[in-house]
Amino acid sequence: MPMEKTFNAAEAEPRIYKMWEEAGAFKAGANASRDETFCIMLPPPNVTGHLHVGHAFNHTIMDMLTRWKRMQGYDTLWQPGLDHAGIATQLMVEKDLAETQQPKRTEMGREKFLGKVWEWKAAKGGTIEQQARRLGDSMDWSRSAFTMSGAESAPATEKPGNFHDAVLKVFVEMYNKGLIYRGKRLVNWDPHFETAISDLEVENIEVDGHMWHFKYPLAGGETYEYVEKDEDGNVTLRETRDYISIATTRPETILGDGAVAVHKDDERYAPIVGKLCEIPVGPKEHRRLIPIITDPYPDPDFGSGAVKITGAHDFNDYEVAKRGGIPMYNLMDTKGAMRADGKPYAEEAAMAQRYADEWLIRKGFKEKPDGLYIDTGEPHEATVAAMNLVPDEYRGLDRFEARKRLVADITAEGLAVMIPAPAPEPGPQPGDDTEVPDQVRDAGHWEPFVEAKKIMQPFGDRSKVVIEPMLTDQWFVDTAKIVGPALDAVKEGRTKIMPESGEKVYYHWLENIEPWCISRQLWWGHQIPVWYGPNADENGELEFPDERGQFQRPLQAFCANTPEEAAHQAAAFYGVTTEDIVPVADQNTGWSWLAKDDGDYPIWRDPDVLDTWFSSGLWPFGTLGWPAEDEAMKYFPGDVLVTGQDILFFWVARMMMMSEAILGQEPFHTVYLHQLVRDAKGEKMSKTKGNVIDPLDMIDAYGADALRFSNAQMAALGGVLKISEDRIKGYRNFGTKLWNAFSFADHYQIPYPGDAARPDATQTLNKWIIGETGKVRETVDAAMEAYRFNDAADALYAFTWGKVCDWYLEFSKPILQGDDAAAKAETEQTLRWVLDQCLILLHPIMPFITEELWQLADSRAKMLVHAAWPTYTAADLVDADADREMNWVIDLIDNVRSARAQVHVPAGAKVSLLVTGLDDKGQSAWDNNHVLIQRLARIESLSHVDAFPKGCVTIPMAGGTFGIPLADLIDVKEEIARLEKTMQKLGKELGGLRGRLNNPKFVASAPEDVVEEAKANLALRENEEAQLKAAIARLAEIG
RNA sequence: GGGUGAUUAGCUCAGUUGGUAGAGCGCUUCCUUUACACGGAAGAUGUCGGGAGUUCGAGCCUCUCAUCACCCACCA
Repeated sequence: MPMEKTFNAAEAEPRIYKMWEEAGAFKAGANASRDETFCIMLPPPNVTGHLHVGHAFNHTIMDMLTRWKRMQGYDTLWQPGLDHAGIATQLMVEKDLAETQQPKRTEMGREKFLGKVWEWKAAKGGTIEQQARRLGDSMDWSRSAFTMSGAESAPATEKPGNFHDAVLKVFVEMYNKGLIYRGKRLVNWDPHFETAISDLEVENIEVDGHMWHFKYPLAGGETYEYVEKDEDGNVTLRETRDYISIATTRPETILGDGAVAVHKDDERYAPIVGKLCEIPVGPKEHRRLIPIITDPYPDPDFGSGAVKITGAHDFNDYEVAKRGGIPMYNLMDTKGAMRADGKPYAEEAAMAQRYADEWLIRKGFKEKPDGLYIDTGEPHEATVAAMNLVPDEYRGLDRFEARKRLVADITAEGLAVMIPAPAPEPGPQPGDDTEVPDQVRDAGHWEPFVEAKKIMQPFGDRSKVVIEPMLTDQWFVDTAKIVGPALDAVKEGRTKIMPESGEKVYYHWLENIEPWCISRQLWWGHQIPVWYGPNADENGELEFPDERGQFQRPLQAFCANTPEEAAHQAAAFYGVTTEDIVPVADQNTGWSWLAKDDGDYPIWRDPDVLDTWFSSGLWPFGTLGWPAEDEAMKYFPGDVLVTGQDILFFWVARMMMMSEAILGQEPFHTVYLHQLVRDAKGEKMSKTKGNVIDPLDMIDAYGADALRFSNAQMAALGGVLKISEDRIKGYRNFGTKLWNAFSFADHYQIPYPGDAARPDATQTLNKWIIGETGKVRETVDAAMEAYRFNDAADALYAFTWGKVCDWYLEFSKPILQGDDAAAKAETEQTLRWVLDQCLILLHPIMPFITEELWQLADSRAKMLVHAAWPTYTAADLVDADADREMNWVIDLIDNVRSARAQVHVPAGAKVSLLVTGLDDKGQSAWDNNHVLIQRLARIESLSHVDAFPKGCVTIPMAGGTFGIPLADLIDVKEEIARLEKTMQKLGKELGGLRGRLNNPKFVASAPEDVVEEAKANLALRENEEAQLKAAIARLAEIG
């Protein structure tokens, strides 16, 4: 049955994939013939995810490696799975609820909502796993893992798994070792998702902002001499001020100011350090007074040199506040609106001022009042945090709206710093038109000092809203304690990051690592395995919450793998039996239990869940059954991690830290980092730009193999990845070329698979191609081992197309059509063998078309996916004589073709060929291969002559000069021009070679083989030159 | 502000211890020759971003300048 004209990818790929999958071809250990394992962990895509070009690239690399190792007989595992992706998934389900008119998340409650998420996951999640099959990914799907498997909320219909166990066990272990702690700290808060996020999830983007300058009046109307000096100490400004000037980009935070800080060496403010100033906003009668303190943080050269300190809403201020014990007032709710809870402003402000006054007195900012004075003591930080210092008129406003109102109100009150307004749009001015006209200044055109300014603003990487620093209780991994081994693993070379530049980036981040905030105020995720209970004092008396529901003493935490265990711990702590420990749904119901005081001890679970990356960090062993005893743990540590550079910190560094901390081993020996996949112009793909390339469209149009080959080909280490449809198309054509090579064999009715063994070739032609195959196998393996996939792809392309198809198949025609049965048989066998090698070597890159061609054979012992990868070397297979001879033949054909084309000999016309001075080697090369040469160069006959006749095209070759007599057909001038052009090129080369060899220093200092090579080269070129010169001289005679 | 990478043919990019530049696409000309027009044959195209240095020799090493990209960073 004749072959189809081309490979029908659309029809064949699903069929072939199904065959592989049904045969269990990708299962862990399939085709293993040795004990060594090879394991790659797929970076788990979001359960909500769809396949994009980045995945397609990534997967191609991993699949190439896995298929390659599997064919080599390794015990391979490519471990697939999905990430539960806390924020993204929760968001998607919430959207879905809204679209389908279902109750909101908060309305249905936690348990029911989680049920919805699981339902959603079962119905719509994991699309990407189906899409990945279209790429040909050879993952062991039966092992597909999920980072939320085994969670309490998981329905029975879910595939079983124990990833949740791993997460809890790790948390508990790290908690017990003191590597995880809880604390009230300033964290990045996402007002859209209403959760804390980690530093890494924040993108700092430069936006157009403003800096406002306001006056903070000194308490009691005090004044001071404000003096500015230039560098030389000359006074440039001297005035009496009753205020201190403050610059801010975030006026709404003024409400939470706890102090104003200046540098201790800033002479301008020396007179007022230690004095109090007034917050310039809010009801006049309740303006809080805050101290002017010194701190190293303010830069005297920036702004006014004085900084307002809002400890609860700015990371710098937070540090200053911590240093100075300055109260931090929380101003916003979880949505980023000004708080509307608590008591009326008057009461709150009064209370804050009372605490503040005591603090001021304690610190010596204020005189102790006469008479009896009782210090009520430091308020608990929770009490401070609970106070709402937002004046009533701003309560409930969005932070940006509040900003506008505050600016307007402060300005209206005359507390904005004023500057002369710039000139109105220049009407015609006499003289200088850049100067602000005096009459404008004099007329009192002043305006508030607001600088338009580029500011770096933090945005949530998913929500795209402005991140608010917020003072909240969160869980942290004490990364400083576990970072050491992860650093050492790379420094000591146990894990290698490729490209190497990644290592520097890795060091820099890890060496400056911040605590990792791992709690998220979400529902979809691993709920933190910590239960709280009221703390007891020395007498075992339980503490009651205060009127605001705050506990003055830290809560008692019980960290355990199960609620039972937690209850057990609690019982031991309170000195009661576990029956007395009563789990309650939340803290609020806990209070009521407390209030009853009936001998029960309530404990309630932390409602927060863990950062998704906390669980992803356990991926290298959580997928292998850990913490259960599982045979699959033999695949740990894995081998290579292939992932995008962008998640080096998010994921790679965390896996390194967690694997080292929990198992004491690095999770892989190599990290292959790649860049973002961009469009052909190098731009990021985005829906708004409309330049998104969907890999599935590419597969539909050109087949998965073409896309994969394109991916492999652009995988230069560290390179920019630009995907281009033209390229993919080109590799589809390459597939067709390969297809047609088999069609060729089919055409000549060569038995398939025939004798698959490599023949012991006698024909030069066959020896040569066998040697070339040996070379390419070595090149491909070396490239693969070095992760230079582009080199592997290029080598195979050049071999298959440039050597096998362009030359070998052409050369084989005369033999295949000839009468020499022995030569024919040998050539048939060689051809089959070589084509088989092409399939084997190309399989990791182009699995579908190669498997299809492989199985066109009548019978195969194994599928190609399990065929044995060859180990022959160039040294084994290259026959130097055959190599030289065939290259000479190719050279001659090339030269004749070139000469013919240039003097316009019709392509179809056969010409006779002359030769002079042919040496023995040349003669035997001709004798052995004249049939091929005559056929491919369209030559009628060869005649030996002493001298070329007039009008002859000259072809200089090693070992003889060939010529094509064209008598009158030849345009002498044109031929001279052609030869001279060749001479010119040759002249350049000769110049270089002679220059080097004539330089005694070169001969003295260059390595011997380089010198030898240059000499040999020179001799060859000189010979060629002589031939050309003679030819030109001959032509000149007739010309 | 710190860091990393890039700059090579019209385009997109390779170029692994320094030995005198390559691929694909595109372009030009010819060819419907019995595997293949998703093809064959031939061809054109580069002072390797600028400058300096080291070296017998530099696309590659050093310095410097320029442009671009990305990452990190708290300047109110």
